[in-house]
Amino acid sequence: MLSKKTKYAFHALTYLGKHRDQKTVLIQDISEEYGISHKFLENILLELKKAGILGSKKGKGGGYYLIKEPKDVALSKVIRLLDGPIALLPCVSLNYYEPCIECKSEAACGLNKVMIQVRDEMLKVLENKTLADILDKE
Amino acid sequence: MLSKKTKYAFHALTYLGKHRDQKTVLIQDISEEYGISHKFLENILLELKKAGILGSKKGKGGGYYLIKEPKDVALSKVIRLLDGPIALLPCVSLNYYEPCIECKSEAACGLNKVMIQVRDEMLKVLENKTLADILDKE
DNA sequence: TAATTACCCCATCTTTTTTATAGGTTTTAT
DNA sequence: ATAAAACCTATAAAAAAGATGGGGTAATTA
Repeated sequence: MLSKKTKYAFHALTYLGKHRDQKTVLIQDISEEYGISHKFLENILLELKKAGILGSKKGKGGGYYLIKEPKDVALSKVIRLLDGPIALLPCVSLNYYEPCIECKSEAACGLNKVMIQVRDEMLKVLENKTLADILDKE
Repeated sequence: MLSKKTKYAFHALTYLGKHRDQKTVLIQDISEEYGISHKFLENILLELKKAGILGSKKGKGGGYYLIKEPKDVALSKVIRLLDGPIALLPCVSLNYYEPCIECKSEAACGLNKVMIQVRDEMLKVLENKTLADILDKE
């Protein structure tokens, strides 16, 4: 399951996507809209900024804004950023690979093979669906 | 990611599948093979038994054995049993549904729609692949 | 200059989940 | 009768997630 952090990130991105007409959006506006702690959300937005998805402006009239087109923000990117691996096993993760400790040989592991398939099916959706798809349906 | 519990369950099932020629297999044999704590594994095997996947026999000469054909043990069943929901959000879980607290309307939630797709793609694999597929590749 | 707002680093605290252990009970073969 | 092995329940320990709070600094607008 996705962590709250990731879910909050999606909420924030959706909110920012909906308010692209205004220059900036305050952290507080988003945190109030969804009942998320201001401080908790601050960290999430900061991570999204560092990842190049959001921009920000300090001072009065400042706030956050989408720096990318919604269609260019793949859901997989957001999940990996906040939650880490999408795969169900570390040994089949593309971005966070780690061998399974108790596994003698990956090549001879039947579970490994199936989980690669699951990963690929998940990625078919998560790599191709974007923030734009979410906004479309709201 | 799958919990260790689930991963251990798959290891145990694989082991039992490989040793179907013998009447029973000791917990200890499996725990030693994969370096899993005996007691921890005990609970896992018990759950698999209660779910009707394994059978057991007490006393000397006792142990566990597969009660189902490997081809009849869907991977989804094992995951749900030990780990709970397969879906990435509670609001799209078929077996463990819960509404999202901060969500005003599920019908108007764009994330919900996409996560239904992800769930269905995952299930396409996990419902159709079975222990037999794992055993094939080992 | 004053007010606003993001940025940053930290520390801590609670809650939940996961992982692991302990100790005793029941069944069964020999 | 004894030993072997599963069965059962409870609890502890560890890790992760979620949340809060302080104390600022830096940039920007008015």
